[in-house]
Amino acid sequence: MSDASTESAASSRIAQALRDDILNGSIAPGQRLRQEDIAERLGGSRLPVREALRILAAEGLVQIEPNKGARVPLLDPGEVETLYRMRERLEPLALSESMAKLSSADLAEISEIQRRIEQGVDVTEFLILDREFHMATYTGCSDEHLMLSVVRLWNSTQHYRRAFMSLTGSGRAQIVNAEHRLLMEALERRDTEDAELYLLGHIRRTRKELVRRPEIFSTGS
Amino acid sequence: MSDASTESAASSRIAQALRDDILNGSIAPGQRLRQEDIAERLGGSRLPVREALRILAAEGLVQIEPNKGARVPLLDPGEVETLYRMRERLEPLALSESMAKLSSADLAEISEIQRRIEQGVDVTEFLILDREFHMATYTGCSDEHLMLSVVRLWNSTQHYRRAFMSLTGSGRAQIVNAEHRLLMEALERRDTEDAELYLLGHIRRTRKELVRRPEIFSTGS
DNA sequence: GTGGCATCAATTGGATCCAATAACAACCTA
DNA sequence: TAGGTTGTTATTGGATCCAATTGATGCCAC
Repeated sequence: MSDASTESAASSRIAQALRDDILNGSIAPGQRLRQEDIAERLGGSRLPVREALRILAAEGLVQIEPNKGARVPLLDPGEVETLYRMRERLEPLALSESMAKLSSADLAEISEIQRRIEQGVDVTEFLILDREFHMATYTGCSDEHLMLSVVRLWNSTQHYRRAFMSLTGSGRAQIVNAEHRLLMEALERRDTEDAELYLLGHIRRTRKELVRRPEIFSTGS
Repeated sequence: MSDASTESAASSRIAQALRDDILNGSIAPGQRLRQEDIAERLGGSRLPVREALRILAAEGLVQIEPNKGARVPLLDPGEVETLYRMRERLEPLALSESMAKLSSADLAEISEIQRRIEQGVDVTEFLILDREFHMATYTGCSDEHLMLSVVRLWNSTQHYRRAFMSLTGSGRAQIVNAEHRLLMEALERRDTEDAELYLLGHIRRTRKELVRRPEIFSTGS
């Protein structure tokens, strides 16, 4: 996302700012986005704001209704399962496309991120580092379409991840760390088959935990 | 795509018109899209045109470079393989989500489309009917994210399909028809596993035929 | 007291105007 | 004559203004 070269300065800048606000929870699901407020807050007129909202709508981060404005979509119990099933199918593909090109420096970077995850256990920071960890494993994947889809899926599921983590705290940290370590070890062995399998299991287990906790969907963000 | 309720009238109307023109080849890959021309041709000012171009850019149908305008992306030998690998993973998922909800009326509709494919063999019409056939098998899939991704993949690969068909004519029609019939038969048996497998094979064979014919990428559209 | 209707404020959608950027061409200089 | 530079034109990006639609509030009739 945010391929800066494909967007004009103002639109992409505003879109990125809104994207950050939505993903880190500053703008909660269900909240209305008034064009003039955004224009005033981020600078510029309403026009680039409108274009930014269209960009975000295409990414699934906001919904636009004609003459009614844009709002952050509410959590939907039905959609989360399919979103995770899509992740289960696409992310192993991205990983396999990436693996051949992963340098040892990339592997070191991944390892460093995981080390930090195992040290600091703050929920907000975990969400950031976990995303960085997985994205780092995909750095070798040069296909724009595929990576765009993967990022879109992460964006669309970000609210669920945060709601889940807020509920469980870091209680499940041990399992996640074990899965990450297995994945890293397969990457270092350059074993594509194993790596895909561990990743699939990682996402699938998360999906099953999510659907077992319907209380997530009542907790605002 | 084109969830009309989520876009304002003018933007969505113009986006749909441009989308049709791009998908049916009226606007060829590499061609520049001047905002004022479009505004004049389709009615309206440049503003809704700009929003329409952003919508299409998010769908991957056009590329926007700041201060340089929008153009239809050129065919890229490297991207087609990954796009088809994505289709191989996502479309069987869409099919499995769809199957439980397919009515016998839906199955009759699918059968009717296939009957027409086996009669009329015009290349342009084949491209339309083939798309209708597969989309008809996904009508039971109610997940918006998943269907949006599937449609995006079909849009992004449309140029390759047309270039391939233009080269081979209807020479491969027998194979496609056989695969479609196997798929339909599995649908009627309500055998999700078999249906997914046939669909996977169908897409995978097409991918392999495409990558074996690099001459596709030199033939404009 | 309640339901329906009308009017009014708030917000978005669209058009026109102006500024900035980039492609292009002609000219000047070495 | 070739290369760089400068000026001109075409096209996109952004701001302001006006129109259209929505939703809310208050009023009136029943």
